[in-house]
Amino acid sequence: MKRRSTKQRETVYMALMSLYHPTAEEVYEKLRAECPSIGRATVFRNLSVLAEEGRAVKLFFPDEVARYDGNVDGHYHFVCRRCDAIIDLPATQKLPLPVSDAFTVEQQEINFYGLCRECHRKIEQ
Amino acid sequence: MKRRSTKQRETVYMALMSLYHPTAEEVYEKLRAECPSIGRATVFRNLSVLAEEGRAVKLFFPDEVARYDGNVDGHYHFVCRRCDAIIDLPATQKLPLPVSDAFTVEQQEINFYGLCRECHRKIEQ
DNA sequence: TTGTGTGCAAAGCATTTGCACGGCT
DNA sequence: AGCCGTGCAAATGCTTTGCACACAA
Repeated sequence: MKRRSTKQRETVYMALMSLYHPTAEEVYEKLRAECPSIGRATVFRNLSVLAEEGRAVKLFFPDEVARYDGNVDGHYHFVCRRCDAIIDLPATQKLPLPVSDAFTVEQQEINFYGLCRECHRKIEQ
Repeated sequence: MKRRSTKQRETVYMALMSLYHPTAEEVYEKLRAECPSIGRATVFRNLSVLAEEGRAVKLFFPDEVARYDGNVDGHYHFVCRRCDAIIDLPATQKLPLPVSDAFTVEQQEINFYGLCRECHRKIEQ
């Protein structure tokens, strides 16, 4: 099955790049402004295609909603356990990929969890 | 709100410890054998409590179902992108926790993605 | 006794799917 | 012309919630 290039897919990509770890719903909301006829399912489908093509990364964090990252360069994420805020961190170090008979590693993901400043302050009180 | 210790909670914990990264549903299925009257919601609620208490870790991977890990010692995970198999890896290295004004880090999580041997073989063909 | 925990069923929500139509190629 | 992509709405499936009753403290 060869893949066609469509206006919708590129529009989804543009919206993704202009947002910070958006959910599919957030991408959809943004697009409705410029392309009111777009369907929610199209956004889900295209984000999925972009991830498959390596143009986006699908993120899974505790807020139970899939998020997408248009920045595919390896970098870390910090996630606040209270408000679910996500902050990009530069990758200061790359771990050696584990080698094993049981699997072949292609990517690594490093996340840090804790409290963002705002939530830290709120909990202190 | 003080928390009570209940038979169900400890039973959920025992089941969690005897399974490998189970979903809430898998814990529930296992429990029905020894405690038929337990409710699905009780399992979800107690897994959530266990995670909150630090007796379990909630995992989020691409198969879109929350999984729980009774092994709370820091270790890495390998996840197969094709069949979603999860394999524990010993933590060979701990990264220095990033320090910033914007947040306080409490935990780190390191995941590797790729293909397990089985899926690697299937894709070759 | 008091209020948290439980069981059940219904509700909630993010995501996927079926289908007919539209539009690349 | 052939067929992939889209839009819409319905379906799916995991998880949460409301409520009355059970039970730990």
